[in-house]
Parts: sequence; C-alpha cells; structure tokens
Amino acid sequence: MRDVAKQLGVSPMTVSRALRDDKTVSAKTRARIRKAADDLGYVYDTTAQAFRTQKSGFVAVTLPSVNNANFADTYRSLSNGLAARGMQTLLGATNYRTEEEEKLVRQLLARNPEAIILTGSYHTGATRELVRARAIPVIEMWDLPEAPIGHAVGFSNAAAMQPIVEHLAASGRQKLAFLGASEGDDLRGADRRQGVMDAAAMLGLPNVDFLDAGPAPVSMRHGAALAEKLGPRLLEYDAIVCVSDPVAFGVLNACRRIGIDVPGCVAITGFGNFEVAAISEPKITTVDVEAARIGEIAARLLGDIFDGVGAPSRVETEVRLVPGGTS
Amino acid sequence: MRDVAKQLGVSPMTVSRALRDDKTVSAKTRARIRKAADDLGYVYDTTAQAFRTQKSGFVAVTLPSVNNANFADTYRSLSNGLAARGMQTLLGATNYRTEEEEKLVRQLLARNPEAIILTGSYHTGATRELVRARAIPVIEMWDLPEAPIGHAVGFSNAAAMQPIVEHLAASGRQKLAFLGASEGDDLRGADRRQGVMDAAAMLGLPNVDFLDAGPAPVSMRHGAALAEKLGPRLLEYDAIVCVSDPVAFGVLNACRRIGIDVPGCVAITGFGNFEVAAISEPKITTVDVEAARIGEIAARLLGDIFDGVGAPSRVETEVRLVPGGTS
DNA sequence: TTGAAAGCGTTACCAC
DNA sequence: GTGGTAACGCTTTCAA
Repeated sequence: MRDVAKQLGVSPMTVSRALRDDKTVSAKTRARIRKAADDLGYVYDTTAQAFRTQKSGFVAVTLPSVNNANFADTYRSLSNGLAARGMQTLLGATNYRTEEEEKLVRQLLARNPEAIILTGSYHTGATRELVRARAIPVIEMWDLPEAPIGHAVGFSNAAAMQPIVEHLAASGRQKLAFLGASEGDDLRGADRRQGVMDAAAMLGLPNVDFLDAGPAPVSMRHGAALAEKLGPRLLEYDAIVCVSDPVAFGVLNACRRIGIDVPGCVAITGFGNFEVAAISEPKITTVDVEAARIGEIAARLLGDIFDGVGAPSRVETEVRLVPGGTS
Repeated sequence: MRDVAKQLGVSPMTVSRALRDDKTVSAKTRARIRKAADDLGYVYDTTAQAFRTQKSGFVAVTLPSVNNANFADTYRSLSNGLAARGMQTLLGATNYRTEEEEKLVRQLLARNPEAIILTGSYHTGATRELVRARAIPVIEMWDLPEAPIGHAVGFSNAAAMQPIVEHLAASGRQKLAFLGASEGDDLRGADRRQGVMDAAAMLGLPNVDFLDAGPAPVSMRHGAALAEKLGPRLLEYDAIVCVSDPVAFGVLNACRRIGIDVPGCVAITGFGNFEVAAISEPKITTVDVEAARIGEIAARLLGDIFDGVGAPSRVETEVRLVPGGTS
C-alpha cells in the first residue's frame, strides 16, 4: 500500500480506503488507485487485515467426503453464496468419522473462522464444546436434529425413506433389504436404515434385512461387489433399498451381469438423486434432497446472521420421491 | 502473552518461546508458563503468528470443479499429504475459465499461501505474473507443459488419447468423432481432441468430426442429451471418442434408449477411469490417469521443496488404456 | 475528502 | 537461558 501510495502521491490510508471501496474516497482517486495497484502487481494482504480487524473472513466447513457429488453440490453453492459476501470457505473432510471431525474442527478453529458449518448432527462431546465455546454461528446441515447446536438446515434422513417404502409397498413389494455401510460408520446412512425399518413396520411389511456393504464410504463398487457376492440370494427380496444412488447403480449393474431382471424380479432404489440415477437406463428410483439448495440456504442464513437479522433457525428442506425404472 | 509473562515475572518473549516448545527455554519454566497460560484461559493467536512470520501454513489449490470425481481424488490425496506436514489447503474452483482462475488466484494469494497448485497449464498472463511475483513454489498439475511456471505433475492430454485411437483403429474403427465441451472452454478437453485428430491422421484414418456437447463442464446429461439429439446420425461414425467417462456414460445410455447397439454398431470410449466406467455394464473403454497419484506426488514434491531438497521438477505420470466392453 | 499516528499479537534479531 | 526492541501490513481514530 505504501508503494501504491507513493506512486500516486497520496497517503497509504487513502489507498486502503480506495481498495475497500470506501465511499469517502472520490470515485476518481479510487479508479486511479485501483489502476496503480494493478500495474504494480499489488496484492492485498488478507492476513494483515484479519490480524488487525480480528476478523478472518473464513467460514469453516466439514464434509464427510469431497468425493461425493451431493456434498460437492452443497459445498459449491455454499461457497458461492459466501463468496458473494466476500467470505472464503475453509474445507475439511471427516471421512465419515466423528473422531476425525473433532481433529478437523480443532484445526479449523485455529484459523478463527467467523462461523462453522458441520455436516450431520452426530459429533463427539468435545466437538460440541469446542464450537460452543467459540460463540460463533454453528450450522448443522444434511440433517434435522431436534436440538441443534446452533442452527440446522436439512431434512430427517429417517423420514426421507418413507416415500420410498410406501412406493415399493404400493407396487406390491413386500420383503425389503436395506443395503448400506457397516453399522457405526455412516450415521446418516444408519438413520436411513432406521427410517426404512420404521416405515416397513408401519405398513405391516416383514422385517427389513440388512446387507452390509462394508465400511463407509460405500460407492458403486461396493454395491456391485456385494450384489455379485450375494448373487441369486438377492431374489429372496422384492426390493433392495440402497443407501445412495451410486450404491444402487452398482447393484443394478451387478444384477445385469448376473442376469437378474430389474425391476422384474427385484426392485432397486437409491437415494440422493445423483446424476447417475437419471442417466442410467433404466433410471434409478431415488429421492431428491436438494443438495445444492442446502448450501444456498446455509449461506443465506449466515449472511442474515452476519447482518444481525438471523434468529436461531431450523430449516427443513424438501425431499421428493423420483420414481424411475428400477421399481 | 504479556499477561502470562507478567503473572510469572518473565518476558513475553520467553512465553512465546515456551508455547512453541523452543528448546532454549528450560523445561521447568516451560511447564510453569504452560500452566499459567492455561489458568488464564489464554488462547494462542494463529492469525498474529501467520501475520508476523509471513507463513500462513496454507497451500492454495485451484481445481476446475470440485464436482468431478477425478479432481476430488487428486484433491483428497493432496490435502492428506499436506496435512501430514501440518499444512492446510485453501481450495477454489475455476469453473473451467481462466478468467475465473485469475480472480481466484488473487483471492488465494491474499491469504499468503506458501505454495500454489494450479490445474492445467492454461492461465491468463496476469495469473502467471501474479504467481511468479510471489516467489513461492508453483505446481501445475493434470498437464505437462514444455515450460512450466515452476513445477509440473501430470501427463500430456493430447498424447494420452493415442492409445485409444490405436485401440479403435486396431479393431477396424475408421471414422471417429470426438465429443466434448465447446471450443475455448475446457482446454484440457481441447488438447484431448487435438490428440485424437493427430493420432487419427498418423494412422491414416479419415478426419475426426467434432460433436459439441455445450459449455464446460460437460457431464453425463450433456453426453446423453447430445446423443439423443443426434439419434441415428451417430451411426455415421464407427466410434464416439468422449472427453470423459461421465460423458461417455451418458452417450452409452442414450444409445441404449434409442436402440443403437454398443459396441456392435458404434464404439464408445471415455477418459479418466472414473468409477462409473468400471461398474457400468458394459464397462466403458477408458484411460486411467492416476488422479490420486497426481495429488500424492504434488504433496511429496512440495514437502521436498519445503525441506530444501526439491529441484525444479516436471513429473510425468502414467496413463494406461483400460479396455472395456464398449469398443 | 484526505492524512498522521498508533497499535493489533506475535516473533526475528541481537544483546546479555 | 532470557530479555529488549522493532517490525510484519493493515485499519481505527482523530484531526485537518
């Protein structure tokens, strides 16, 4: 800034103001200063700003995995929304483990984020205390806990399975299996499984079996591997309810390979309305969960909070059955 | 720190050293200082440290899109590798536009990253100057420019298409089309197209047509939409060489819907060895590019550079044809 | 509309 | 092994 100021014969203070679009600097000098800064290849030092103002401009975000199109969608809309307010996201992946989340949250908090956004409502006690102690806005997303730490934007993973089970029952599917990650790993997945069991019980369907695809994250290959291992035993079920679309896609293609007719002999459903569900032939029956919208709402909510107009919120996002050709 | 120092009658400097586990502070005072700091509820200010030392602990990373399994793989291995050295990544997405990349690089540089990793070798002149002016390590990945800005870890996108074209030619496919994003958008995609044209010319195949799937990023739905629009006109070609596996998957499933036999009437190939290529039935012929390994190598390279043992590097990663059932 | 001075919390550097 | 001094690049505050 000193260099830019010297170049134009103004004070560094004026440069500082100009670069922040302070209205008290005349439009003309502002333009001159911007140009000179550009010419000199000057880059504003956010670190110094963060230090001086005690505001980092960071929002910390934890995701179970970056390698998941739905979470990536949420992240994208979230970071776009925040960028519009000049805030940057600080991203970390938990690999679906609350202990990793705790470590991550510690690291992220050391950067003095002005807010923190966590995926899901399952956290270690230490994580809860750490974020509470900061007195910064906390948003839990992709779930809808009864008592959020701060705010929540999402949906009930259990309730979201009900339309699927009803849809299957309506077309005469009785015996269901739920296929997902091992117990204790993917906790939103466990919620979905519980939702399937509850809905089945409510509709008087037989008990729902659990098909264990291994430790989270589970994806196409895990669905395919398990289905190929089970082979004809899949025919014991009227429908395989999968924890996600990629998993369902794996199961669907394994069935194709081993000659099981879908949906003739067995129905398959997914979750999340991933692109693959709509493009696959047949299309995979799934549930849309507005992944991008979750990020959008979270960003807007934070904006309101920073503006001082945000009340404690628990925003329920919509879920919608998307019938396909696999059921 | 001043308060802690006053409390114990030592200097702030000693406190600073003690809290950083500096060996020159006696073990006894170190323990006393730690305790006093704890009792006073003192919290170390990373922001001030980053400011004073001009070491942010950040490595800036730009990706065309987070919503791409290959880039996500690279990012994951990269950030894991860096985390092992106590460094955090600062991620940004360029949406496949060099102008957005320039804006992003400005934002990222403002955080004083200790290194910057860019995807690809196409950048605006300003981007080049900005990163050069920083005198921090620069790595370009996912490409192999003749003269990298700093270091490069990747492969030639053009050369990577040669095995595909040879494979197609060997099985008697003569008339090829390349299906990808509009000209000027996805520049690595344009390189791949050029690679297909060059390889076809070399093998004496007829000219390669271009099928425009629209602005980048193109994915499953764009491949499917274009294929459905073209319909029987696809049969003019012996093979559709797609810019990526998701696009190829879209084309494959559109063909299935409109009744075009793959690979009987037309072959389809992808790029990148995405999970969907291996799980799809038939499997999609593709090229593996070691996405995770690129991140791993970049992280290791940076580690060496920080340790002072890294020479300017241009690391070529391997590409490997993965034949599938679509060709 | 612009400028001068002071200071944010830490650490590099040098002295003892 | 410890301490004093100055400075990192910016913004707040007050004055002109």
